[in-house]
Amino acid sequence: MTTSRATSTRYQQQHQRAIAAAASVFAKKGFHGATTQDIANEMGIQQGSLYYYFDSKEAALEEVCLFALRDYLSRMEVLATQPGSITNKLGKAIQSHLASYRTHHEAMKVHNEQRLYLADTRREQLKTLGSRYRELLEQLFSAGVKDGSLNPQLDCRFSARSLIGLCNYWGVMLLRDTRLDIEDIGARCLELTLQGSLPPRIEQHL
Amino acid sequence: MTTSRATSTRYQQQHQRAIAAAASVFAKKGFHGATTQDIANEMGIQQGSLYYYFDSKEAALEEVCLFALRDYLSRMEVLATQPGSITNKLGKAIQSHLASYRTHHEAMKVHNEQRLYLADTRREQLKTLGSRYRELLEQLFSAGVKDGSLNPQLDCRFSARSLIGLCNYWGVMLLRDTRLDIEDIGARCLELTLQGSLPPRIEQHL
Amino acid sequence: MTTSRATSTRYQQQHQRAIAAAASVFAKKGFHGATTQDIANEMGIQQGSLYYYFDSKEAALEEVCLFALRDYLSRMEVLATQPGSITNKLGKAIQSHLASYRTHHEAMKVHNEQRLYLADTRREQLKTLGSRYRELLEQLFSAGVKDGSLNPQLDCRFSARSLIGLCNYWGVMLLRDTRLDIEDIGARCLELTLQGSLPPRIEQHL
Amino acid sequence: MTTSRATSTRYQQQHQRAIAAAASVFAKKGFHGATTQDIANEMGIQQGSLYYYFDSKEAALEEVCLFALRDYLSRMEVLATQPGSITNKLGKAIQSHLASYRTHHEAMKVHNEQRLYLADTRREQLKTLGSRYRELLEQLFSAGVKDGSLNPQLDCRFSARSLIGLCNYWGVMLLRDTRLDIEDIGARCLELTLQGSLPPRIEQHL
DNA sequence: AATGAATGAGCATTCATTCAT
DNA sequence: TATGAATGAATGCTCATTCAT
Repeated sequence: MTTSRATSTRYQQQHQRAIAAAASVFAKKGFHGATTQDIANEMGIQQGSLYYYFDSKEAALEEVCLFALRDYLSRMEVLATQPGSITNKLGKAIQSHLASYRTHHEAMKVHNEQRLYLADTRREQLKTLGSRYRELLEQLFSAGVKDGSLNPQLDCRFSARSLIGLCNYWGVMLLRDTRLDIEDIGARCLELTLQGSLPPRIEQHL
Repeated sequence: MTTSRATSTRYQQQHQRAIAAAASVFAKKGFHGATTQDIANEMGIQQGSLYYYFDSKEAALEEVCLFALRDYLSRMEVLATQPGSITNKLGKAIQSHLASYRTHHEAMKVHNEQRLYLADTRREQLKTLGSRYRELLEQLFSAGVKDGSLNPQLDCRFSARSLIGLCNYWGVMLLRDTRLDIEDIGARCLELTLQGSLPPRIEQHL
Repeated sequence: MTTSRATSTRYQQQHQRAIAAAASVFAKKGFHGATTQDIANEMGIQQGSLYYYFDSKEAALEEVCLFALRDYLSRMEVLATQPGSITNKLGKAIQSHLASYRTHHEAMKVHNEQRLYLADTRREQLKTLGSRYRELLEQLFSAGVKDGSLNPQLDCRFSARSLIGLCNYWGVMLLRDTRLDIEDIGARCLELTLQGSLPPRIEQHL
Repeated sequence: MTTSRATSTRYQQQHQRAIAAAASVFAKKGFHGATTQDIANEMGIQQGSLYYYFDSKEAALEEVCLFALRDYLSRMEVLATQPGSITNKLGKAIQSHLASYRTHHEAMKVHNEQRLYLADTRREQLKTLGSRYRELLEQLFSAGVKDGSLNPQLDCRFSARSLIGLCNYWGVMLLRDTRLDIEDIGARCLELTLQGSLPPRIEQHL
C-alpha cells in the first residue's frame, strides 16, 4: 500500500468532502457569488487548507461538474444496454436523471447553471460527456421509432433535448421544494413525453 | 412639459440603454461575474456615470428582470383574452415565450438564471408577475380540459410548468445558436406538448 | 487642452509621486519584500488607489526601472556629443552616474538590483536602453585609444563594464552613507580608472 | 562516536545539501521571491522536512551567507600570510574572489545581494567577517604602498573597496554567462587595478 | 529522518460605490 | 449629465511554519 497523496485514504475522503461542499455552495450562491471561505466553512476547515484539495476555485467548479456528469452518464450507459421496452427504458432514464438531483448534493444543478463560467480548456471533457449523454438518449428515441413504439415522424434530436430540458427544470424544482415526490414527477414527465396533452388514444401503448 | 430627470427624454433613452447593456452583460457573465465596468463599457460611458441610471448593481438586476417579465406577461394577458381554439392559443404562447429571448436582449435569460441572487424584498414583484404568468398558462390548459380539446386527466399545473421549463430550455438554445429557427422550434414544442412521442392517433385533434 | 487621464496634470503628478514612492520602497525592501501597502503608505493614499496609477506591482517595478534608465541614458547621450578631452568626458560620465543615485530617489539602485525579477517581456526595453549606455561608454574608451590618450592595448568592452560595476558599487555606498562626498568619490574613481594603483608615471597624461 | 543530530554524518551531509539548495534558489529568485517549497524541491525532499535542517527561512539565508563568507575569508587569511610580491598577492586575491562565485553554488551572490534582508542580530557575525575581509585587502594595499610597489598617494581604503566592487560585478557576470573565462577576467581586473587605462609606463612594474 | 496535513496571517488585486466638479 | 479620482472592504491565493505520526 502506498501512502502518496493521490491514494491516501484520508486525502481521498477529504477531497470528496471538498467536492460535496463546493457543490452545495455553488448551487446556492453561484460560482462567482460563492467564496472559498464559504466552501471552507461548509467543510469545517480553514480557507487556506482548501487549496490542499483544489488548485483553484475554478478547478473546484470543474471537479464538481465532472463528478455530477460522470455518475449521471454511467447510469445512462448501464441503462442503455439493458433489456426492456423503449417506454420502460425512457421511464428509467427520467427517474435516474431526476434522482441525481436529490442524491448528488446539487452537483447536477451546478453543472447545468455554472459550467459556462469555466474556461474553454476546462470545459472540453464536460462537453464530451454531455454529448455522449445526449446521444444515448437520442438513440433510445431512435430505437423506439424503429421498433414502431414511437411516432415515425419524431425528430429524435429535438425530443432528446426537450426531455433533458424538462428533467433539468423539474430537477431544480425538486431541490427547491423537498416535498415534491420524485417518482410522481418522473411518472408525469414520462406521460407528457409519450402522450402529450391531447385526449387519450383509443388503443393505449403504455 | 417638464425636463426633470424622470421625464426627460434623454434620460429615459439612456436609462433604456442602461437596462439593455446590463441585460447583455448579466446574460453573458452572470450577475456576480459581471462588473459595473463591463456594463459601462457596453454603454460607452464611464463607470461612475452608471450610478446616474442605477442606484446599485442589484437595482440594475431588478430592473432587467422586471423589464423582461413585464413584457412577457403583458403579451400573455393579451393572448389570453383573445378568441381562438386552445391549441391555437398554446401555439401563440409558445411563440411569444421563445420570441422574447431573441427580441429582448437576453433579459429573459437573466431573469431565469439570475433572479435568485436578488434580495427577497426585491423579488416580491417578480414573484407576483411570475405567478400570474404561470396562472394564465395553467388556465389555458384548464380551459382546454373543460372544452374537451385536452385530456381530462391532465394535471394542468404540472403541464403549465413543464411547458415553461421546455420553452426556457429552448429559449437559451436560441440565444446560444442563432442558426436555430424560432418558428420551427415553436412548432415542435407545441407538437410535443400536445401529441407526445407515441404514434399518431387515428382521429387527429389538431 | 484635453483632460483625458493620460494628459491630466493631476494624474501625471500623482503618477510621478507613485513612481518615486515605489522606487523608495523597492530600494529599501526589494521587489518581493515590499508590499503595495508600503508604497501606498509612502504616497499617503489607500492601497486600492494605487491601482489607479499602476496596472500591477510588476508594472510599477518596470516604470521605476525605465524612469531611472531613461534619465541616466539621456545625460550620457548629451555628454557623448559634447567637445572635450576623453579623460574629461570620462570624469563627467562618472559624476553623472554617481549623481543619479542621489537625485533619483534610489531608482537606479532598484534598476540594478531588482530588474531581474521582471518578466522577460517587460525587460526588453530596459535591455535596449542598458545596452545603449554600455555602448556609449565603450565608444568613449575607444575614442581615447584612437586619439592616443588611452592605452592602445585596452579592452574597451571590459573597461566600460568595469567602470559601470565600480560606479554602481559606489553609488549604492552613497545611498547608504550620506556623509560620503560625491565629487570626492567621483574623482577617485576616475583616478583609479586612468592611473590604477602603481606609482605615478614620470610623464603624466592628465 | 556519538550519533546525535549535530554530529551524524547523514545529518551533516543533508545539511550541506540544504545550504547549497537554498543558495541556488536564493540566487535565482532572491530571498523574498523564493519559497521554502522551492528549496525543498531543489533538494528533493518535502517542504516540511526542510525544518529539520533550518529553524526558519531566515536562518537558511544566514547560513548561506556565512557559508560563503567563511570560505572566502579563510582563503584570504591564508593568502595574506604567504610570501610573495604585493602585486602577485593581489592577483591571487582577485582569482580567489572570482572563483568563489563559480565553486560555491551562488552563495557569494546571495551574500552580496540578499544579506540586507537579514535582521540586524543575524547580521552581526557577517559584518565582522566582511570587515575583516576588507581589512585584509586594505592591508595588502598598505603593504604595497610601504614597500614602494604601489603609488604612495593611494587611498588604500578606497582601493580595497573598489576592488571588491569590481570583483563582485564580474563575479555575477561569471554566474550569468558561463562562457566567460575566470582567469582571463581575473587578469584584466588586476591589470585595471594596477595600471588603469592610460598608456603604459616606460618602466613596467608587473 | 521525514512526511502529510493543516494552519493562519499576509498579499496582490478587484470592484461597488461615492463625490466634488 | 457625466467624469475622474479615490475609497475600503472583500477575495482568491500563497506561504512560512507546526506537528502528529
